Amino acid sequence: MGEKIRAGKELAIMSKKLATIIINVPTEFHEENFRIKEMNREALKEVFLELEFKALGKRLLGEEITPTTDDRPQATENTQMDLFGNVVAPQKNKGTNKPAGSSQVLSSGEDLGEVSGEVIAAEKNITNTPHNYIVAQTTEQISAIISILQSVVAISFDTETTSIDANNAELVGLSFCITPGEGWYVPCPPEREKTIAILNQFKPLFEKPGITWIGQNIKYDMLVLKWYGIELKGDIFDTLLAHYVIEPEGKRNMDALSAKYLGYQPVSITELIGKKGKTQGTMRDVELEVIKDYAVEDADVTLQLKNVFLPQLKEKEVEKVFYEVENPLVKVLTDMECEGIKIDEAFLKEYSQLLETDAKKSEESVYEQAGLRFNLASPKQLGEVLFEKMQLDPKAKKTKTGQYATGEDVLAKLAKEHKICDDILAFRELTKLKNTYVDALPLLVNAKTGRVHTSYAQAIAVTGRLSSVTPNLQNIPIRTERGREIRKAFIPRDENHILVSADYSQIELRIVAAISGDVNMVEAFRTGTDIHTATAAKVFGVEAADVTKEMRYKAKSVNFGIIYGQGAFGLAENLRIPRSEAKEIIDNYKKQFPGIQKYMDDTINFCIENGYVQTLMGRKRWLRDITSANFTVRGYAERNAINSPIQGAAADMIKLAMIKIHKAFKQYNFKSKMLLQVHDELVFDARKDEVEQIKPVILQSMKTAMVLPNEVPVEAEIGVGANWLEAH
DNA sequence: CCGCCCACGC
DNA sequence: GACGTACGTGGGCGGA
Repeated sequence: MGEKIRAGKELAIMSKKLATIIINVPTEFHEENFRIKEMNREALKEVFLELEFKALGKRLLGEEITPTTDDRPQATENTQMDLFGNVVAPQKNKGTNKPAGSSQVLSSGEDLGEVSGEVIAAEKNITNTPHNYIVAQTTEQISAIISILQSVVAISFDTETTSIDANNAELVGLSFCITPGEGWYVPCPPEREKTIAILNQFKPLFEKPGITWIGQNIKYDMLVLKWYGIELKGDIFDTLLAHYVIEPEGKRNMDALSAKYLGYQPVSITELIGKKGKTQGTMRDVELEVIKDYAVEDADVTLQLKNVFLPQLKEKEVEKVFYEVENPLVKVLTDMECEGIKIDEAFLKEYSQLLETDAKKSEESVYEQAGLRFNLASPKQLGEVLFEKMQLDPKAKKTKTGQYATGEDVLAKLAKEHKICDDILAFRELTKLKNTYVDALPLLVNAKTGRVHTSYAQAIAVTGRLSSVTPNLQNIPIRTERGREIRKAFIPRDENHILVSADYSQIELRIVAAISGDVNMVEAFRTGTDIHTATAAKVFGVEAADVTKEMRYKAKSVNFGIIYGQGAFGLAENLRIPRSEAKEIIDNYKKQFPGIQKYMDDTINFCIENGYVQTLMGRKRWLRDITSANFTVRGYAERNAINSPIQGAAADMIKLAMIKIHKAFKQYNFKSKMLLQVHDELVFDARKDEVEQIKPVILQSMKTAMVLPNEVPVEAEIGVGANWLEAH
């Protein structure tokens, strides 16, 4: 990950979570760097040839990675650790690498230690650890390492680039590692044609089937290569994703993983290019011998991490979700991110002005009613105006920092008596739309493609969902009239294409029905009745035909509350009804759907016994707080225990569908492209002449991706349109 | 620079 | 009486 340099622009827009991935620890350089630097080319070649010989010798001795027909790397890979016995000492894990079932995995405290930085001071680093990192620069040198790499079935691989944004990154170098402690660095010059010439030399290797490419967040490297016309055709093993399924809540940046699992502190990227921020330099300017150590070390660490994670995948019983879901999804996401989606910039520009005008009107109206001007965008100032100067509510609540709470729910309650609140809410909505979407999206249009390329984070959300950044295309407005308009700006690539959107219908509730087996809920889905109406009929004791809008609305709210583990208080707040009425509704619900209550009890008990909950695909979430004596802490864990298998199973299902669709599109040679995933929805840029062919493929793939227990049917709907709003 | 408040999605 | 709905990303403010 270290190669993903922060350029000033990206810095501002990257999420805080991703920012933590770039944390680095200072280190020193070993004198060996300088020894190699002094060497002339001939001497270098000698070293290189010697290494080649050793590697080949190793291969001839049969100690290398064993070829396999299974796409899962074999355990024998782990046996190659000490080819250079004196070179590569066995790794110590400082007791952090414990097997499944140890109480350690249940502890979240260890990770807090890492965040605060006082970690696990890894005692090993490049200065005290023997290594053999070699630069391969000439055509002959590159040929030689390629012939070595051609002979193995697993290669740890990393790219160095000029940007953290793969879609704008220039390749600076490639590193390869097949044995812990040694590897090669291939520098790539700034001239694109020269780099392409180098890549062309590697092309047969990259396209060779049967190789497993090991990488840490290899989607990034695959994307970079894709922009140079190179596609990895073999299998992949992403250590980031391995760790994600082994420990979904853990920190995953390479330095943290290396310290924790290898007891080794990698070379700091800040030593190379400075602290993140405006003054940060680029990898392009780092001296060859320096970048070489950093780069090969990354590939080296990645290889060693793979050797640690491989047995853990088995021990923790997360192989299925890793090999069948996360790992194969990488190529799908790479293609989607590379594709991007076109936006109508002229439309947004015009809409921005309209929003600005309307926001101004609301703002002026607020100042007039308040009798003074202030910064309406400041919740602090607003709270003081509303609750001190204007005295709108003597019982005004404060936030934990002592400010007045001025959130949507607070203002909505006051809006009946105080018109000013409506104006404030309007101002908030309009400025939100303008600042977060309408004005921000055009800034992220890629200069080369004229499209916006979101980046999907595959190892962030603890439940197994994807997240989307720069831009986040998973939270484009739809709820309000003026918000919805923004979806009109997402358009097909040209007049020969049209947008297609397919989404699962009530997928999380279907999963609740399926895994709880509640007969009434299962029955509702089997007969295909509207689930909220069916729920209302049961809860309010009427015939389905007699369910009113009001009843359905309330039932819908209850259904959502069930998924999130909501109580009477929350439901009452949500529906703005007395708590007694909310309690009555929930009691009735539990009576009518006894299987749901049982599911919740069983799930919590399972979690108490095993320390984790899991999805149908075996995706796990460890919740040590489930036995906490603290009511609040335990309650939080219990809600997560109930929600995670539901949200996680839905995430598993759509990921499987994406893999299936991606494969089918390739098989049928469709030119249409999958572009976006929004948790239960997939968006496609469809060639008009393919629309009728792809529709059944998409729907069928989504419906059959994961069979639900208890014969609960899975339904999906599909729409077509000139923009995202029309297609949805 | 970072925590907080707020608001958008599923 | 406290506590109170899962998972995310991101803009602007304001204090350090």
